[in-house]
Amino acid sequence: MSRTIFHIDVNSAFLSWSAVKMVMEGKPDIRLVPSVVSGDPNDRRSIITAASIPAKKLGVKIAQPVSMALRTCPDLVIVRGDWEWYRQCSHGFIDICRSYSPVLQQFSIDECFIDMTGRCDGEDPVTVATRLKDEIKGRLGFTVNVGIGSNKLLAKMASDFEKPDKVHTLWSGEVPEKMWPLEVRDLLWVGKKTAERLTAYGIHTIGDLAAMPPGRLVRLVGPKFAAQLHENANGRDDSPVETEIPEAKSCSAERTFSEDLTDPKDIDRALFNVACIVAHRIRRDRFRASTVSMFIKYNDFSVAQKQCTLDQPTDVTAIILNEARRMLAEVWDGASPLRQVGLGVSKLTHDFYEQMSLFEDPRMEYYRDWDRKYDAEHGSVRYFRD
DNA sequence: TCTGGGGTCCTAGGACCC
DNA sequence: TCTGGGGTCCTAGGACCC
Repeated sequence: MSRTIFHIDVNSAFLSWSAVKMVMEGKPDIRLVPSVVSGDPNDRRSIITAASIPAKKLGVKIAQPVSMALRTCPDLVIVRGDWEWYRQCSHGFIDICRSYSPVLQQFSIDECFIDMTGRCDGEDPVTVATRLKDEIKGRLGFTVNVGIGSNKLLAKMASDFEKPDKVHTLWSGEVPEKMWPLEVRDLLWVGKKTAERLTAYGIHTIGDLAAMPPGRLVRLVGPKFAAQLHENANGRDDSPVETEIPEAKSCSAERTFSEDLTDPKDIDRALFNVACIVAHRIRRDRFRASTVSMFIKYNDFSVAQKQCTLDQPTDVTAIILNEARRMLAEVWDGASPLRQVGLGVSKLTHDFYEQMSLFEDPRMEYYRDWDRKYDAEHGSVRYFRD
């Protein structure tokens, strides 16, 4: 049974969305000039989050340090991200997509798949996709690319063809002509490391990969990934458009310092801050966690991490923080400069069955009270997957 | 130039149990 | 005394995505 899947991808999402707001305020359209969205441009560790097409043409790259981008492009217009506005733009765009098909899977804040099988009413899917793209542009003021394919993989690959404001198809029959000539790095799930490994083995294009017997790939990338790469390079993907939003499996927060830190007091303060954030988020989402992990990044970018399993799931900041402190003491020598500290929780459950222990820490009531006050002060910050 | 923040999944090795 | 497998859980590390 052949399917018709659309993948809708907002062009330079954060930059476009900031541009829409600025245009509404009577400011110039930053999409037309070299511009970027980034963190604090005065922080030397800020990186580029989104770039306009003119900026990209000058060599500005996503995830590049701002200082580096300024060197290649001194007139770069830099704007700060506005997350609340981005959330509104995302909702607006998802709602329009959903009106074309309720079988919608949000892939990220600025991307979704819709299953259009049997929903084009005899029209050419390209006509329908063009109408969808133009409706988003007309009503919301920003452009999208729509990729059309026989499955999610092909639709996603198609939306990445020429940008912006375009509709492309990549049907199964078009794979040899449109996908096989592309570099292997362009295939979804082939990142930098895998691409290096494959090219070292003489596999340069997606076509090369498609022709490679999967057995020969196992040694390079392991059995599971080998099978998947072989299927994907041949344009096959039977994964459905998932309408259910999956439950979170982990929650983490990390802080990169503007200067590397060595003072244990500073590190502990950072650990305290991320513990408060993580614990607050899981309480907000009614989770408890059974595993706590702590990670640090040294100034040479090497990382160390440690995790532990708790006797009982918890959402108490003090318990999470104490485990993290204990693990920090085990991995950090207390003197090496650190660039980042992070904390995560996983093995999340909604299990609120209270295991009453005769040995419950008498300080627990105090901890819970502290958390309630923290939550009241910090409100319920909503995030994108809400 | 000097590299953010937040996720998911997979693999490998060791412990432990039957 | 020495020998086997299989299954599950845990930890560490690495890859990918936006």
